[in-house]
Amino acid sequence: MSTQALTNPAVDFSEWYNEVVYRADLADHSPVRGCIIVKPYGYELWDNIKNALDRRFKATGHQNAYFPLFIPKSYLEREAEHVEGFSPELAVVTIGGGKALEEPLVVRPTSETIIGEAMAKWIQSYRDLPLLLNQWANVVRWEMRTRPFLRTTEFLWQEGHTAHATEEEAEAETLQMLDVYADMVVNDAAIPVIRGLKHETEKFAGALRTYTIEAMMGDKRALQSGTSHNLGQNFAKAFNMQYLDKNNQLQNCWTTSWGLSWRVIGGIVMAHGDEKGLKLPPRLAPYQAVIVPIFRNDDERGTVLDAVETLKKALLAADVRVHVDNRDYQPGYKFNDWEMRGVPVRLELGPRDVQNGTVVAGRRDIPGKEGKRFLQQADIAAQVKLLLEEIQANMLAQATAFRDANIFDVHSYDELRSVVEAGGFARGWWNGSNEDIARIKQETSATHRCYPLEQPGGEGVCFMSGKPASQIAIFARAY
RNA sequence: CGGGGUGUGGCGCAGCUUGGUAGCGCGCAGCGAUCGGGACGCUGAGGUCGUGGGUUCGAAUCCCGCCACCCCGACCA
Repeated sequence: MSTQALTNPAVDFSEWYNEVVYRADLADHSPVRGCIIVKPYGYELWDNIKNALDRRFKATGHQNAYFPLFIPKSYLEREAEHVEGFSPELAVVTIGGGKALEEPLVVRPTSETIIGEAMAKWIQSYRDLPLLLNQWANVVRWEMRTRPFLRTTEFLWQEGHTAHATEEEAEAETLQMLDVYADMVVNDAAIPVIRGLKHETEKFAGALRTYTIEAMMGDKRALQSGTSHNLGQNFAKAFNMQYLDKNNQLQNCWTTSWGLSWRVIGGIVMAHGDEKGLKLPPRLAPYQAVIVPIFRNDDERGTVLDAVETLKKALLAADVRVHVDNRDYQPGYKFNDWEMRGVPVRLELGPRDVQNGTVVAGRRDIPGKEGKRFLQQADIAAQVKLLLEEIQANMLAQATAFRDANIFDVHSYDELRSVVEAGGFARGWWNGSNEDIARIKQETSATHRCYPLEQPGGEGVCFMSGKPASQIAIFARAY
């Protein structure tokens, strides 16, 4: 519940972020280090994200399944790069039922191995391909420093796992799912993203290559918001995922995996939030509209609440997620509270509105009086739906304008330094070494975010090494 | 793991130097008033002072140990 002033994001962004997460009622602290409790309001938001993705997965031919939380330790070890990447952050169960286990069980940090093992059993023939699975699950990664939603020890996500007959199909799948992520994040979360290829030093442990969607937060840092991996035949070979082709030849499968987590909730907070708190995109908001009744006495109370009830029914009938705030607080308190919680549209209905057949609509994306206007009660559903679409579009437009204003082309290391120092994405021709990347990280704390899929074409000069370069890359400080 | 800091009602803190058995703000409950931008008044509930030991007639306060958490340096959806 909100009380008074929120830390100004311009002054202390990370403190502001924490306050918003807790005061907007998304989450609470948990007794377990690095873990959070997701409260109903936050979970509803996750549910909406989940549904937005799930229907896209189904539309692209995927099916959901569920695999065990525990993975035999030896499975992780079958793919060399994979173990190396994940072993520092594993939680391992060594005792079960009071007895030491013969083989320790890893609490899944991701499920390539145990799903790979199963897929190997299920795939015999080219007729069994492609195999397109997805799992909604919790995973555990023992991180050193955690932040609510952005990096927690346990987190919720989905992980897609697919097997294909050819490298081309696997690559097409990897890119298709990247597009699915981009579509959801851009169109539902209203956050613009840059689709890109991860540098080899940043790719998933065990993958051939990793694609990413990178978003810019309100403090101009980057947030990797979803990743899609072409795993090549690495896991297929480690788990004997083989099939007989049409010529009766035994072939290794080509696999992919792709994941998006509740980190996106953190992205929504940080990409849209402001000094009043959370600002939710209408398509994902648990409540798209909240009605605040206003009255001074029992007489007014009766007529106002009648009108409110009518309004609510009309909106529900039009599939608007609406909530009536009947709490015994003053209206002003409620206005601030719902602004903190990011509700896109606030409807205020008082005695004067009952008289006039009107209702005051305030939009979260436009602060203060400017965002308020009168609507007619008679046609409320259509008007609110229109307003929600406007808000959705406006939020994306604002976030896009902000991002584009903070991407800078750099031609030298000095330029990169000053961009990173001032805040923003540095974009430039890149053909540097891994040592160069390490040095940039060391000296500026910026990392190679990706090679954007959209390239200018042609050739340039690497801003770091001075060597000829055929690709531009983006560097930024990231979460 | 190295450095710095903090543990006192749900939250944020004061009290500790100079021991005498706990207080403030917010929140919470009841009543009243109020209600178109967080007003208010009265009454009230709620605390083994992180934990174990020691000193003392007496410890939130002094001493020793431990634990937890936070911030800063080496990993990441």
